[in-house]
Amino acid sequence: MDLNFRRLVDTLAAIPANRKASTSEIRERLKARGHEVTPRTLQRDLDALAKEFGVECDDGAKPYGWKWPKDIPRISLPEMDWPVALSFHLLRQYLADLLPASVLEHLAPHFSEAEAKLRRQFPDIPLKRWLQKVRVAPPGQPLCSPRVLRSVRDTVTEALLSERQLEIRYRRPRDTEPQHWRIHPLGLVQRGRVFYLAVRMFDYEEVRMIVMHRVERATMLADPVQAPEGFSLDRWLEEGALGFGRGGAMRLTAEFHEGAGRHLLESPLSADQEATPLDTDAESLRVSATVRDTEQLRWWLLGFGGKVEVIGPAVLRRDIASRLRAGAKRYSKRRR
DNA sequence: GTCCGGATGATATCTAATGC
DNA sequence: GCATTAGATATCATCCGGAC
Repeated sequence: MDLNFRRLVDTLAAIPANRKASTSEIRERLKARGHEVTPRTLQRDLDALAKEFGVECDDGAKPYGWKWPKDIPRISLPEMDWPVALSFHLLRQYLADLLPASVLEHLAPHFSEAEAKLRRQFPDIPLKRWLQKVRVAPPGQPLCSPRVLRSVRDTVTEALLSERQLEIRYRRPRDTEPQHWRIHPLGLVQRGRVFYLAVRMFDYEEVRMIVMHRVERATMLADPVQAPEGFSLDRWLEEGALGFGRGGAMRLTAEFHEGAGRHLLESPLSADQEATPLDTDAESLRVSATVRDTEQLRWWLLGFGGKVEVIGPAVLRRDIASRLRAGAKRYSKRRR
């Protein structure tokens, strides 16, 4: 390969995408790649490349700063292929909210390149039609996403990434005045449309959960996060954190009627689930499984209305029965 | 072999930042 | 405010490869 051509390609690669680099810095980078050029030659190369590829030069101050424009599609050699373009598209569509702002900024040229690739007219690429064939549907009633301030999301994700404490202004639904807390962010969890943050408040040991959209302002502090000894986000969730934390394991026994429990034969409640058809009715099923005693479990059971009867434990049976009676009582009142 | 055009390096000069 | 320094730019000579 022509050495000059090789040098020009390496010069393009040496220009950063997300910050400015001086001529001497680019020259050092080229030296590391085996190209010894004089400053003058590099200046000429950069001028030529800027005209051809739109590389930006900040000549407002010296040394001049060279960088790729923010919105220019990234040039990949070899060109980004279809599976990679599709993966970047899906990553942006479904996981962008879980990534720190700095990572998203870094990935922006890849996203642009992927979108440009997918926009191009190649009707015979079956993989391109994949986008019309896959969707992620919410399991329950679709709800609108609560608004999380962009500045809050960026600060929180950056603090999680760099493991630094945060000072936040937090407004609970019943509060008239916002709370001011210093928190140790430990993990970010998306459940449905809502983002939850696992945190230690001030210097308390207990890990609590706060809701991102109730954070009105977040400031990153210099102090490092101090996680509780041996904290694991996975274990914390397994212990029932997102089920709003009542916690302990129990043996649930319930009868599902009118086919309501049929899906449990394919998606069991637990590995030790037992399901037996009832003699009285072919559409009814008695299910027994070890589950966590959480508010989430109660919501799920109540969602079946009268199609489920909790047999045990007795305390859960009483609780569900009481809630259903209260609901029925409301319905029995005549509305004007 | 000669000519031509493009690339390169050396050098001078200009400009802006910095230190005293 | 002046001297110094670093970096950008202009100019010119040289080199090299391709065309004839």
